[in-house]
Amino acid sequence: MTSKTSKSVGFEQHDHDVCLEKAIKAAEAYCDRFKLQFTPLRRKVLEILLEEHRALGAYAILDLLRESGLGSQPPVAYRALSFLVEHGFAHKIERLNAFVACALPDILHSPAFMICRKCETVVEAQSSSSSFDLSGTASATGFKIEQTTLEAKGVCHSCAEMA
Amino acid sequence: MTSKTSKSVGFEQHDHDVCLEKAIKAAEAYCDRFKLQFTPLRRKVLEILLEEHRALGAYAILDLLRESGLGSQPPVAYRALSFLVEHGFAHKIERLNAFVACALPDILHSPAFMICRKCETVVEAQSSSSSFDLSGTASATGFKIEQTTLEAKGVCHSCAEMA
DNA sequence: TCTTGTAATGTTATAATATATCATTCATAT
DNA sequence: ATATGAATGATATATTATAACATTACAAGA
Repeated sequence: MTSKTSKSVGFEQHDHDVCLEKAIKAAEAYCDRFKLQFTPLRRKVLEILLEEHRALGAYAILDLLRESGLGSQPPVAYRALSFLVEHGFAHKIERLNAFVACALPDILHSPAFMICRKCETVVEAQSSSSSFDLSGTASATGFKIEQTTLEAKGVCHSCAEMA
Repeated sequence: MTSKTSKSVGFEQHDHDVCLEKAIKAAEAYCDRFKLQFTPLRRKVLEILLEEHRALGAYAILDLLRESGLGSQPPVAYRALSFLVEHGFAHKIERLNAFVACALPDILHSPAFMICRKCETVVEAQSSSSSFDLSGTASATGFKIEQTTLEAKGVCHSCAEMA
């Protein structure tokens, strides 16, 4: 590894600068393509989320926004977050009432998460929507799934080892 | 059908009195077996949840509790709910910050839900925990899943037909 | 029976999360 | 340049949830 900064994500180290920059570039390109406004505020919120690889509450994000002089009232954070979530740059973790940057920005996916209750790390996993066929109940009853939430709480490998 | 009252659950009619009574009896028996206190308050909250086959917020439940003269402050409702959730008599729907009675009280299960965004009906489906193997990510990384949240938002058959 | 420990409930206050509303600014396209 | 809609600023408030401490109920042992 030749990174300046490296953080553990899940259990692996990675070049965080590269990871952050790549995600920002991807978002930029996507917004360009679909004529969305990737404003300084929205960019900053995404950067904040990318900086940590864990879920941040809206008010924690708001505090960080304040520090950088970009907005200070709840709606500012919530609007930016809902933009990011709507376009797949971030996800909401319902169990935590918190938000994470998308870890799979290139791939069309329904997100799925593993949340370590010890270190609070949130790891995004790929999930096919078919993995959520609910034992056939959905198709059997004619329910039309539009969006799924899959969140697993547990203990990650490194936390398990410590104990 | 020979029921006095019948409500639609998902898309099917069912004998609601029987269903309610059966669930209460099951909870009673379970509490008996494990020396848990199925107090009037807890019973009432479970009855409230069983009465509706949809998710109720804690404050909606609290209003109904108040009407029946059993407690009137938030902690009262939240405590009863956390007891019911802890022992599997009810579940929390994270996406809605709301609670539903368990529809599969006899079966050990990780709950999964289909939530109609039009009629707000919540249908519980059986889900094997293996359906949440997250494309192998969990096992690959050594993450130990303890609890899963599976919630699908969409449109139920009857609401889809109306449109 | 007493008393003592524990669980449940009552009560007050407040924390944490989220949105409605209206004013203002900014970007863009004609 | 100017009209239009999108984004942000700002104030207020709604909604969801818990902390902390007091009181009551109840079962088990002295």
